[in-house]
Amino acid sequence: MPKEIPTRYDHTKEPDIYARWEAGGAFVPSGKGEPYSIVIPPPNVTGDLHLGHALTYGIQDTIARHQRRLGKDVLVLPGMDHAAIAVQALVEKKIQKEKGLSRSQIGREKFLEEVWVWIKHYMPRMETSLKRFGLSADWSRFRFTMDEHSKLAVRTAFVRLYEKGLIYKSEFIINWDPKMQTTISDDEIEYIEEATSFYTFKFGPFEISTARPETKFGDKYIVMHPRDKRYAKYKEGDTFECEWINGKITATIIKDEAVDPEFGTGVMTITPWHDKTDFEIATRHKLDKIQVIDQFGKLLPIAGEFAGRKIDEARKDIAQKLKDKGLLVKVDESYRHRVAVSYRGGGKIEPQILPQWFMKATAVKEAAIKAVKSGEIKFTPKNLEKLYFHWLKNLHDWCISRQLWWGHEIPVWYCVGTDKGRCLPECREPIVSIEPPKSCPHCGSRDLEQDPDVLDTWFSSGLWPFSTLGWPNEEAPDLKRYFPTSFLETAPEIIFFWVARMIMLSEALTGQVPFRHVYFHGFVLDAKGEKMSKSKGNVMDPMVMIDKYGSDALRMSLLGGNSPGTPQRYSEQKIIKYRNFATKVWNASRYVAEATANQLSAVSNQPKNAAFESQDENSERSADSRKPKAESWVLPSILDHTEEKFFEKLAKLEAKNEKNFTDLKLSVALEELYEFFWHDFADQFLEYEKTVIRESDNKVRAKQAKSCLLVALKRQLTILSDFAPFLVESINKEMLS
RNA sequence: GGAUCCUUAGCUCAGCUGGUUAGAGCGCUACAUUCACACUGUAGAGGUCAGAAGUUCGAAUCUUCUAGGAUCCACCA
Repeated sequence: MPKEIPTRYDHTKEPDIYARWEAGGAFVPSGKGEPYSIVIPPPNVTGDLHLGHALTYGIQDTIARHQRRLGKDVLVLPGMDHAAIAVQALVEKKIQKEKGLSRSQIGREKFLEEVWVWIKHYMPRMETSLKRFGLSADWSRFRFTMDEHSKLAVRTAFVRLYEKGLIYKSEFIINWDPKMQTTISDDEIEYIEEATSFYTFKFGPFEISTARPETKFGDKYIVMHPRDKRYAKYKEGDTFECEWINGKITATIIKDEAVDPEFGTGVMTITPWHDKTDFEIATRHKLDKIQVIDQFGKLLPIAGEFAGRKIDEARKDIAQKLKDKGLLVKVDESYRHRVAVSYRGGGKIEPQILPQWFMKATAVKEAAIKAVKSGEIKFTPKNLEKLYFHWLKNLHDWCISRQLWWGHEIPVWYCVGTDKGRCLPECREPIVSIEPPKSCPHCGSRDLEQDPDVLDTWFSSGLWPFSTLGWPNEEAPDLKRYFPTSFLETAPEIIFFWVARMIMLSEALTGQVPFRHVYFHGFVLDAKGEKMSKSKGNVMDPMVMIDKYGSDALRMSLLGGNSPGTPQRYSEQKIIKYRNFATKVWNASRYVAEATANQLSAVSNQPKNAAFESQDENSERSADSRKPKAESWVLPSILDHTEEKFFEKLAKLEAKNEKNFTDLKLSVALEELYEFFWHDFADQFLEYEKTVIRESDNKVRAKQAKSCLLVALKRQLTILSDFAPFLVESINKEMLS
């Protein structure tokens, strides 16, 4: 038996294999057969990729390779996301740390240069990672959500939606982050509990409770539930004189069902400018809205002697003043107040009213519900459909503008008109246009200013499945051939941020669904079942694992235990299991290759040190002589009982595998193959044929056994190539071809 | 408060249009060892499928309830 083939699969050659594939154009769509397209979820350019990325791209690539193997015209389109707020926050942190400068100190233009430095640093690293995951993407079609084409798509989408009346500008209560000086979407907020004093004050004939006396300067409405018997004698609109923080005020009675009669005293005053519920009540009843706190979290002149002070530190003094005036009833010190904070920047949210751009939910949500209800889009697992419907039903308008610098500029201009000084009233209307207007259509002034805000990241992400394929050019060949896309793989946690919005925007702009099938993987937890996060220090770097065990081992370990929608506990042990499997496959192949080579060529007089690991031509040639001859590839027409049984079982495995791919049970498909290869093939069938080969004096019988092994191996490797492409490629190249 | 999901061997998980003795990997025990592979092989121990009730000829699988756990959404003046 020649000793030239090493007993271990050498995974360090995986990058070379990828380079060969790429150079050979293996991932460029063939253009022949039924189209099958996957536009990958673009990873945020926030840094290096994590285990969840390895999982999602592993699943996508396994599916893509399978479809390619079935003869389809497969497109895997790669890309990355500019992640407006996330990247801006990271770059701000970086320049603060490195230069001690804040964003406003450095200025918008310079800041964006810093962002591009960041992007150019991380993008190539991330591309390398995706390649090491084995992602069989066509890199010539690579897209970034901030490239020129994406910008055009975003502007076009904005203008078209505006023209359809689906985008509008309105004063609205928004989540303002005084630290980042920006609005934050509801989805980007998390709540923390804070121990705080909970005060009860006299307010005219009523008692009201609050954790935030500093917001109460403008309160002049007192609200109660319309059916609360205790307050039945008060009528909506009744007014009364009332001593309050800075003197006497006139308060008005309001009745609204938003008040919970069970909570506290059952009455409350409202602060519409700084509280969402209060804003809604005030809007319903057409009440005044008064600003008390400025954008930096400081009190305005309405606060009298407290004006200019930070809200948090003024709170106790304000409470003290109310106490001195005899208005304090009691203080509950055990109260835990829920505080909203931005999970990106970490600032405490202070709601404010600001003009913002919105996208209407109502007009598109019916189409989005129908797309899934009708089965035009399928979800795996199916139960997430319920979640999706539930969310859409309660959907409110989406605030799409952000007071950030990094992101898509809003294609809206305003006439400033200082050059001619003859602006008309109409000049105040926004000019919404795909290309920058040269002059104001009303007064002709060339002095125009673009809206300083940028768009929420998810707006451009929502266009991703079609903007990448050439939209808004309806005639783009990729758009015509590959849209709607076939398959979307993502995490269940972004079903609303992203999946639902892609469906809505796609329906609104293209009139089609963006994809046919959505597969949600389960997210990866650590061995203790906790979420992996940088702050906990329990993250596992996929690149380190690939260096240690190989890309295929990592992929199989991630796919192996992952059921859609169900969280998966993960540890290095699982990678070791599949690394061992790779070694097993390697060695079984090694035996088969050598046995079949020996049968037909009496070579093996090669020098013992023939360096098969080196790439020189000698080793290539001697390797060739060892490879099986063509006739060994055909399954013999005569089989004995054991062989017949084995091939029946193999055929069953192949059928089950195909079914599992159809049902998207990748984990089951892989585990069945693992079982079959290791135990049915290597432990039993291979051992059986080995004995036949050794003990049979009939050359024809031995040859039959060898052919059986070769055919069986080849068929299993074909299935395995979806899951372990590098391993199978190495085996094919070094032993079989 | 609303919703979704989970609970199967020591650990991680399969198994679910209900049907022979409930499976795998890791771990554990004993044995084997030049013959593809110790990142190995052979043999084995280990489970009243969270608990209770119901439907059924038959339930890990379907229904209801109970207990424990996870996640998402809303609200908390």
